[in-house]
Amino acid sequence: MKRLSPSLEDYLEAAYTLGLKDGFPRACAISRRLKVSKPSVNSAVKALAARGLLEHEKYGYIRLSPAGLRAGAEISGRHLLLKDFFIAVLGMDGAEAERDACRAEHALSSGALRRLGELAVFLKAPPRRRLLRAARAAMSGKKAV
Amino acid sequence: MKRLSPSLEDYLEAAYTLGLKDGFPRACAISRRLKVSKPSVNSAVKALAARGLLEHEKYGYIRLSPAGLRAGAEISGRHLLLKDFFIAVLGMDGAEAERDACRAEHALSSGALRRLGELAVFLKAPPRRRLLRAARAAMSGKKAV
DNA sequence: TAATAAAGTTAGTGTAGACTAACTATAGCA
DNA sequence: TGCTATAGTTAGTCTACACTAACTTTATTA
Repeated sequence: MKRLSPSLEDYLEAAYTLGLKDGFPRACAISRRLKVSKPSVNSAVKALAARGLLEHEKYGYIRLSPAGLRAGAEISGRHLLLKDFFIAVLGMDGAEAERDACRAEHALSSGALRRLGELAVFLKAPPRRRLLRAARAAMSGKKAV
Repeated sequence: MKRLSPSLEDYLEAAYTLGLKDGFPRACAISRRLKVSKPSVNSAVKALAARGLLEHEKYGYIRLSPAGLRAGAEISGRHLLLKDFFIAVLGMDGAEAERDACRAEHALSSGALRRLGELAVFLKAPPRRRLLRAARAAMSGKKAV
């Protein structure tokens, strides 16, 4: 499967998160959320359908396929991880964090994201436990991020 | 001044860093560094010249303007900051860090980058000083990142 | 059930940014 | 001084991804 463009990732992510809320994502809801025109949604949906990430009957439902659900969850997860990092670790405000997460979610490798998540967990842990964990990591020879 | 696209930022950054090394950046050096064709460089250079970021006489020199130097230094700084963060804080290897920095440098706000840099400084400081600094920050009422 | 509002589609346009092919200019050297 | 390699340019093409205008379908409701 060829890598999705940032733009298609945005559409798929929107479809996924809207689907979680309302059962089935509507094209016009995606249009409103991403602030793009309906024809833009239409062609993006076609492109996603062509890759087997969703099904789309004319004038009808948009339904994410299993692969689409997986990919959507993955992208949405990246977004949430980054937003949490920006707020909880960097102390950014919600709107700023949201904006940066939207853009950075397409730019970072999975390795960087994983490490970022681990760093957030480490820094958010209460001092005692943090120390304990670092000590244990040191003992086991694992690098304590 | 309208915001540069990621693509134009890449060209300007390349021109800036090549200029640091060789005096004046050559178009074909940019072409090699970014692995794009010469015509791509040519049109990007025109676009940057149109914004007053560099001067470009036909078949001749590319010379960054003061504004171009400033912008180039800023972009290059973002890149270095991110790469350092990825290596020194996240423990990524050089090549991976380089790749991620290339892409993330266009995505993060200046606020996020500043905080990321401060976090790196904080985490890299030796424990004693780190503690001291946190304590002082606490005493002065400033948030200790 | 017919009118209307909302949703979705089609067709056509524009811009950014990449490419190749083919040309022109400049520089280095025999 | 002229040949050749390298650098730079022009013209034309392609893809992605936005848009508007105008149309069709579906849903709502008087």
